Formats: sequence, structure tokens, C-alpha cells
Amino acid sequence: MSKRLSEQEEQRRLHMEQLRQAGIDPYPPRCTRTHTCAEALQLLEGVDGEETTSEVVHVAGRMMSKRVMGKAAFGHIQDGSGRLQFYASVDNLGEEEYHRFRKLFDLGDIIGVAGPLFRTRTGEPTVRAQSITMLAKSLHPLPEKWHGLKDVELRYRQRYVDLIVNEDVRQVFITRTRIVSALREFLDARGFLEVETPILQPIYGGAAARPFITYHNELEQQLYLRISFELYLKRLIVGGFDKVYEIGRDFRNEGISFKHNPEFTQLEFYQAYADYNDVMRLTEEMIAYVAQKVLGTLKIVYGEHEIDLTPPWRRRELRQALIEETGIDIEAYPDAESLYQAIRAIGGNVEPKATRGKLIDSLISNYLEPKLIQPTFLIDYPVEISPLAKRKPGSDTLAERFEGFIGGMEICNAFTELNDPDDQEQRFLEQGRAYDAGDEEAHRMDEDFLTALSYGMPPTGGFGMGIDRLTMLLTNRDSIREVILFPHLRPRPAP
RNA sequence: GAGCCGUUAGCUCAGCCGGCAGAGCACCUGCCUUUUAAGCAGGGUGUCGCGCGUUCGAAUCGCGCACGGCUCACCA
Repeated sequence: MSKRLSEQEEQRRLHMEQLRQAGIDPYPPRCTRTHTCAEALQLLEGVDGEETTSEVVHVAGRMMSKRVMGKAAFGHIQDGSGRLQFYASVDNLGEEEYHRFRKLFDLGDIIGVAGPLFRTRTGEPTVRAQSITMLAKSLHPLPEKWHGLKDVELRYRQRYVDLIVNEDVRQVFITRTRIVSALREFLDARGFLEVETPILQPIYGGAAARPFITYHNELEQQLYLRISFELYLKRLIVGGFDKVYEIGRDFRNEGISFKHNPEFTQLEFYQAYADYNDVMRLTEEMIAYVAQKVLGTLKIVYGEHEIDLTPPWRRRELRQALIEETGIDIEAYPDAESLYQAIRAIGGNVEPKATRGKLIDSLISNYLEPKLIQPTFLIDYPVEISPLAKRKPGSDTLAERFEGFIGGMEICNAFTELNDPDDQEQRFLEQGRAYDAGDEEAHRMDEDFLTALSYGMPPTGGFGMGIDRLTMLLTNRDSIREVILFPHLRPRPAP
């Protein structure tokens, strides 16, 4: 511990030492707490004037302010329920305890305050402290009380400090938890069974992404962190669970951006005897339910937009939407080369060696996605970029797939699941050829999954949604890092 | 991966056509028994991200590096 301490850190360590010399443990094992700050405030509800309640409350929390006026002082403590003012004075505490508080208790310390409640002459509910105890000494000064902590890097690296001083950040993460709860409520109420499937998988699949690779020593086996839950949840549909869902973490070894984190939280659900039309209806109902439950409204503000989540949402055929927005009819360009030329002709900047599927995807993300502010389902995607979706009846080229967009972001992806094992095998083989041709994100062959399908999977509708992005929408945040408690950053450089 | 911007006190930020390191909050000393961004008087506590260079002299100019942010690429 040769780390240089700042003046303020030295000061706090000195205060801690002085407490010890006075026989006070700066980190006592137990404390007395009878009320949270919010519960204490409730006690004064309906009590008029400066009347003092006779009941003594023991509250505890982090000291966030301290205003000393000679022989008396005010301060606030903050716990998980809120803030509460306390009043300390020589009269109530006695000389020794008052001066100990005044000199040795610093902003940020976790303290306990006990005493009756009263209102100050400005009406603020306040604990008249009969005792103030140290519960945990804080050895670092808190960020500035008025501007809070703004440095984005510090906010992410030391999220706990961010949470202490930035109330709006706290609220975002409380909202996030409520969103997840509301999703569970919605699905549980409809008979969905929540399950847990492997995170370590021998073959990754269910999405197009590069995986994280790891290794099990005992099994002498290479394993992948899952990029989706899809293939395992479908095995459960084969097994006879007609409605299943999972909420958990996916891992994709890809770039980081305002809407991408290497690990992110996904909801997937699968419903037997349903198709993508059923799933669309369920989706808009589910999002509306969550917004109503968490925000109390279906009209949300996202950046400069007001978004109305009221069902039904607009359905647009992907092909038609692309014609409207780019003039390009993808059906007229059956191969990568001709589509590439068409995109170049409208001034698009695309990779020359991209596959046709990737070209279509870049059209979607460059020309459609940013414009899809109000909730919209883009429906009927090309089969070649939908290797797990069932073909649309009467079409060789389209699959029964939709993606939901809100606020210019892709929120979810769903389809009528492909349950024909032979067709699925052919799709895997095509994907395998793409992989061999250099597409690292092409889907891998999964024999075990094919075996499962060959036992017979009922017609099924499936759905996947990024919960982080949904949280961004419902909390009006413009970066995924603002809704992930501990986003990934490069290691802090050595000092 | 590329371009642009940023990194100065514990925090929020000035200073940047080279010339003594600054403010507010926080902190320290003193005063103050109903304050709440308490107040009054005094005190600057610093590896100006790191390294190299230019210069009589670098927080300031140049180059390199690190970390972060934004945009783009990538992410069906």
C-alpha cells in the first residue's frame, strides 16, 4: 500500500484513527435500524406543525450533506428508500458525541441516527438526533454535490459512485428491473414456462455472430458462450413444453457501439401451435403491457421523438418498404453482384464482396431502420438471411419472419419456426458453404438439433428481443452503456 | 479497424496565438444552536493522462502511446 493518498483521503484516515483511539469501531458488525428513510417520513404524515412524535426512530444511511452551525448542525442521510434530514446539537447529543460527529464524521460516511421526528420551521421532516453512530467510514470524498459525477469513464468504471450521487441513474436501473419483472408477469400469466438452457455450448447457433470461445479442461472440449438460446428452446418445444421463455445473457464477439455490448440481455420465447402473425400480436401486447406497467403510459418520449406504443403496430413488407425508401426491388436482383450494382447506383457505400443477404441487411440498417421511429414490424425476409425460419407458403424466396423497430432501433426478431428437418439440413448446408467462403457469422451445422427436429416439432412461433434496447427506449437513454450496470471497457491503464 | 474530439485539484470546469497553476463545490483553521447549493473570515491541497521532441522557457506547439467519447465501418 504505497499508493499516494490525496490530502482528503489522508484526512479521512486520520479521522478513522481518531475514532479508533476513542474506542469506536469504524466498521461495527451490527447496527440498529427500525425504519428506512421513507418509512420514517411516513410517520410524520398528517402530523401538523413542528410537533415532535414521541416515537424514537433508528435510521441509517450515507451522509450526503452536513451543515454545521457552531453548536448545532443539519445533515441528510440517504438509504435505498430516499433521503432524510437529521438535526444534531450539543443539547441533544452532549458535548463529546456532538464534537465527535462534528470533527470526525465526513460526507459519504455510513451512519446511524436515532431520535424522535419533528418538523423544522420550514416544514422539513427531521430526526432530532439523540445519538449518531458510525456504521462504515468512507475513505474517499464524494463527487461534487451539485454537478454530480459526469466523467463517463469514471461513471462506468465506478458505477457505485455514479449510483450514489446521480439519482437519475439509480432510477434507470430500477426501471430496468421493473421492465424485466413486467415481461415475466406478462408471459407467466399466459402460461409460459421460464427455463434455463446452457450458456456453454458445444456448437453455437441461433443467430449470426462471432462467438467467444472457451475450453473445459476435464471434458477436453472446446465450448462457446451462447450467441442465442434458440436451438435449445426449440428442443424443449419438441419435448412438449408448448410455451417456454428464457431471459438471460447472450455473448457476441463483435464491435461495441451505442447499441451493442459484447454481452447483452435477451428474451426469447417460443409458442407451439402459433405462427409469426400470432407472435406479432403477442409482441405489441407485451411491449404495451410493459410500458403501461412501468411508465404508466403508452406514449413515450425518445430523444426528439414522441412514440406511441398502442397496438396494433404498423406492418410493412420488407420488399415494399425497400422499394419505397430506396427504389430498389430486391426481387429484381437475385444475386449479390446485380444487387451490389443497384446499391452503388443509388450512391450506397457497400462492401463489394458482401453476400446478397448482407447487402439486403445493409439496405435495411442504412435506409429503413433510422426511419422506423413509430413501432413497425418489417415482415417477410429473404430466406437466405433467415436460416431458421419457415418459408412463406407460395414463395421460394421469402420466409415468415419479422423484425420489430422502435425509435430507429431493431428491438426484436421473430419467425414462424422452420420445423422441416430436411429443409433445415439444407439451410445448414448452405450456411456451411457461406462459412467456408469466409462468412464467419454463417450458421454452423448442428446435427443434434436436426435429430431433435426429426422427432417432430409442432408448428411454432418464436421471438427474440434485446432487453437492453427496450430499456433504452423506455428510459430515454441514447447509449446501451447507460442501461447496463457494468459495461465493458478496456482495462484501466497502469498508473 | 478509420476519422474527429477530449484527458488540468477529490468532483465540475476555466486557462491553450509559449512566460509565476486558476474558479466553484469538497477539504483544512477559526466564528456561528432551525439549516438545506447555510453563512462569515482565512488557507490551494496539483505527476496539467504518459513518453519523446522543439524552445532560453511547454498545461499550451509537434510526434508517439494509453484511456474515454462521438461518427463511420462491423454487428443477418
